[in-house]
Amino acid sequence: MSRSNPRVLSTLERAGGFASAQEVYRLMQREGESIGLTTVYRSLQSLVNDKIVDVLRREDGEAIYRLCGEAHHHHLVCKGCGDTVEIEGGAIEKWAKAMAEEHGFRDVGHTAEIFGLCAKC
Amino acid sequence: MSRSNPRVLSTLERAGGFASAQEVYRLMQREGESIGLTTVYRSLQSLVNDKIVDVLRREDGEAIYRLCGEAHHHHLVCKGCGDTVEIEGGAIEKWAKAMAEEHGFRDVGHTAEIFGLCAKC
DNA sequence: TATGGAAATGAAAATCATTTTCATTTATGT
DNA sequence: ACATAAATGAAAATGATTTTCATTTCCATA
Repeated sequence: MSRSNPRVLSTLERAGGFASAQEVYRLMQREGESIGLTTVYRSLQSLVNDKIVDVLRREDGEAIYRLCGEAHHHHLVCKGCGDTVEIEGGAIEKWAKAMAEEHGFRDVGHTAEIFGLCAKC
Repeated sequence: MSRSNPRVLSTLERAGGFASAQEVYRLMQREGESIGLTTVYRSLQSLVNDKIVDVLRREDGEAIYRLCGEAHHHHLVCKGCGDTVEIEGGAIEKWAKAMAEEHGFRDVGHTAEIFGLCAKC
């Protein structure tokens, strides 16, 4: 088992607390940090295990890592132009919590994304 | 541009209206149908374009295709054992619709999944 | 009924994210 | 200094998906 390379976490933070493994890697390269892609993946996974970040999926299937504790929000994504609006989801939080309780689940997280065509498209 | 091979749609229906491209392919093979993986992918994409099916992502990033019009439901997934409970999400439907309207989006769909540890794990 | 072009097909190669392997380097305790 | 464990990263393996391209099937029309 390996522990997370601290530079990975710091880069993820600098990236706005939201990025894919490849993006973190590219970012570190651009900034002149010497690190291997493998280490980036391993560190991110380790951060996930430690519940310091969690994982979502882009529409194209790429995994994106998000700092836990970041203001939790959801996305409204345009299928046409890809524009993304951050929206707030109090209703979802309540729903998730209620459903989890009802079925005896604990330690729950959730994802919720809305997609459609924006006004311009 | 290519049109959907009707056997693909019929197989997706038979699969319970919910399967990945690879699964549809394997299923057709098992049933003795002669078809190429490429055609399965193309047909599913074409069905997506025609809004006859839509796409979600498994936790591992694999795309799964769902017949539109299937009773729309959400999932509560255990991170430990993978057990999945189908749950209903009236609250989400309303939320999605409200958010879409507020931002001028039309033709919207959504995904929402809850994940945690089930009582057994 | 031929026939020419468009659409459909599928095998094989290409792509891309992610994981695994494995040899090397770095840390740490004794 | 030594031994052992942990961390690292290059390269290969994996697996889903897409692209390429040559071939086959359809279909409308001469």
